[in-house]
Amino acid sequence: MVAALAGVSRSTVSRVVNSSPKVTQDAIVAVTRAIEELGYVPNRAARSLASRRTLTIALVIPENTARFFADPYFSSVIQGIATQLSPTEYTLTLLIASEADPEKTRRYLQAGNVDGAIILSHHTDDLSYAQLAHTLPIVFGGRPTGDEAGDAYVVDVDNVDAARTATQYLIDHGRTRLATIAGPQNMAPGIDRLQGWRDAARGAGLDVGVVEAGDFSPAGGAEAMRRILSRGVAIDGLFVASAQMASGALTALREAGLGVPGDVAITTIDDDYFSQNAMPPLTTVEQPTSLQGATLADTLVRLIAGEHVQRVTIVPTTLIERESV
Amino acid sequence: MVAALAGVSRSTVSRVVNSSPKVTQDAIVAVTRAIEELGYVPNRAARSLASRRTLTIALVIPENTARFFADPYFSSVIQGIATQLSPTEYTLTLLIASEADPEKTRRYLQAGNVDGAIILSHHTDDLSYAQLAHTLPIVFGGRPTGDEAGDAYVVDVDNVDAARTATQYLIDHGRTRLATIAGPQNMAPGIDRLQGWRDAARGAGLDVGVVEAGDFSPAGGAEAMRRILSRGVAIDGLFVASAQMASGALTALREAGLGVPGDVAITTIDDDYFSQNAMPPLTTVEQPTSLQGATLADTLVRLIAGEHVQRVTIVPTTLIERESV
DNA sequence: GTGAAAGCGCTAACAC
DNA sequence: GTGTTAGCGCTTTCAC
Repeated sequence: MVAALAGVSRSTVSRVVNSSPKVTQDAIVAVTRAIEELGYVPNRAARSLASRRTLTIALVIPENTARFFADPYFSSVIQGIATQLSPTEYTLTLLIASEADPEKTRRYLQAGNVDGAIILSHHTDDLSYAQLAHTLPIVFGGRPTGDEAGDAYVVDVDNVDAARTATQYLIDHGRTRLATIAGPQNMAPGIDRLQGWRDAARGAGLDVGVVEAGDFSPAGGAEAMRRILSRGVAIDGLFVASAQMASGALTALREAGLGVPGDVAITTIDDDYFSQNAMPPLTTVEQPTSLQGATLADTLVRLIAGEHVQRVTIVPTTLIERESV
Repeated sequence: MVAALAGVSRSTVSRVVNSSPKVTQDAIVAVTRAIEELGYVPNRAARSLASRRTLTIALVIPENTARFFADPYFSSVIQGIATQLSPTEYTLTLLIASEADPEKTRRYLQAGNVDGAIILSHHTDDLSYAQLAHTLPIVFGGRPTGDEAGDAYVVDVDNVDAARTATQYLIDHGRTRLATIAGPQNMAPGIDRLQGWRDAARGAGLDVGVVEAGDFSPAGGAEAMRRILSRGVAIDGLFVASAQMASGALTALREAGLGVPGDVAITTIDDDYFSQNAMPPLTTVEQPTSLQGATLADTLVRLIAGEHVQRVTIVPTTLIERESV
């Protein structure tokens, strides 16, 4: 094998491969060349078995979340993770956590199949994974709701702030009769964005009574919009907790013969196809999804390496002005 | 360990775990109970090393394709794959194939890190993986273009037929001055869908001269539409090679003051958010993306198991009539 | 700094 | 049908 060609022992080859500091330059060169020549690639399983590391990171997506898979948000976060991991020696394993048998996923993670996990969470019950964090390095994408979440590693956007910014933008542009289409109130982003809307509206002394929740989907947004309209309360400003819902809301407004931004100004969150290609294009608060993915991966890799990393990383959001206000 | 508790040898435990046929019912029961009691989970790396199987399947996404990640198509296919694999013992590993260093991915696959691979392809150069197929079980999602593709395992939709169906629908509804917004002509779906449009139009004795290509994105669709309009040729029927491009085309038509379907009838491909929520909702040919993913996974698993599977599987498409014709 | 030897936890012949 | 015996291909003490 390589050792023979390089004229050293297998141990030395191993040292070179793992870039141990205690190897002569000569040995490094010889081994490197031998590796090159033989096209040698170390066997993962053997390394894993001997070193008791798997060099594998799990990306856990709760099944209910997987249904939201069409959400560009996930695709983009995943892309960020995969890209960040690509130059490292870690491999990404996709795990769709079955709701029917949550233990299966937990066992898999517990069993030492991976060195760490990224949990892309959306729902309250993702908390169940928080306990795992005592056994295994885990980083959450999006704050998990619940009590034990306090000491979890999290990469998130400041949803309260994002919503506040979007709402304030409406207020700053003279809108005074506000409404919001909130997200599901059992998901952190849903809760936080409603909070942000309330903060801004209250801060301006406005009524915060006109609230309807949707499920983050276009259809849910349309339905919520119709419920708001059927209240018979005239509104002139609307904050929608996601661009997908906003696109549905636009449909409902159009049905009702209301113009945007003429009759109702709209701001939302997410800079995706939905906000970019809506009619009119939507003023929105962008969350850097791909960066969030990269940060998740980076945080986890450092965590596994035993480095000290901060528990909560907030990636910055940006207001993008378009034509819906 | 388990063997002791069950009162058998480690071999027997192994046999039970791998559901070998040559074990007594008694032994199975005893071992199963012992496993349960001890919460034993076999170590993947060790199994892998000893059995020379990795129980891992790679999902390879070319980097240029990854940019299209926001495309609901991919999310949905991936979901289908992951869901299909979930109850099996296989694990899915996500590989973003770097364009800068394509060898890296190839080496990874060659090195025996996986038992097989699914290549989600979009581009001509994915062909480079076709050679790998001699070494490793590989299934392509979407026909890879190129010469060597002949003997590859492929799960695809019949894009020619889908386009033909969509175009014929326009013709059957009395449209005679047709145009098409084609996809990129270096991708199989782009090529095939243009072919299908030509087939149908020629079959009806219509002109096939009005063709503009886009990049499958809404923006690309809008630009292509504007180019068509600027030709000054009056059209009354348009087939767009993807719903995303169609949504862009709608924007351009609206700008030009043309009504759909009044002035121009439109059909497209993909039953996704874009076709469902366009104004008006688009008549489209649906490709069963999630099923395609599941079929990809199933095909690969069988291939790895040494079963005989057909080289090309075509998943069925369905015409969905909506309001754009 | 380097080699020798001892496993990592499992599967797979091989005898029984 | 079951136990025994060898490894799978690496990393890692431990001497040197």
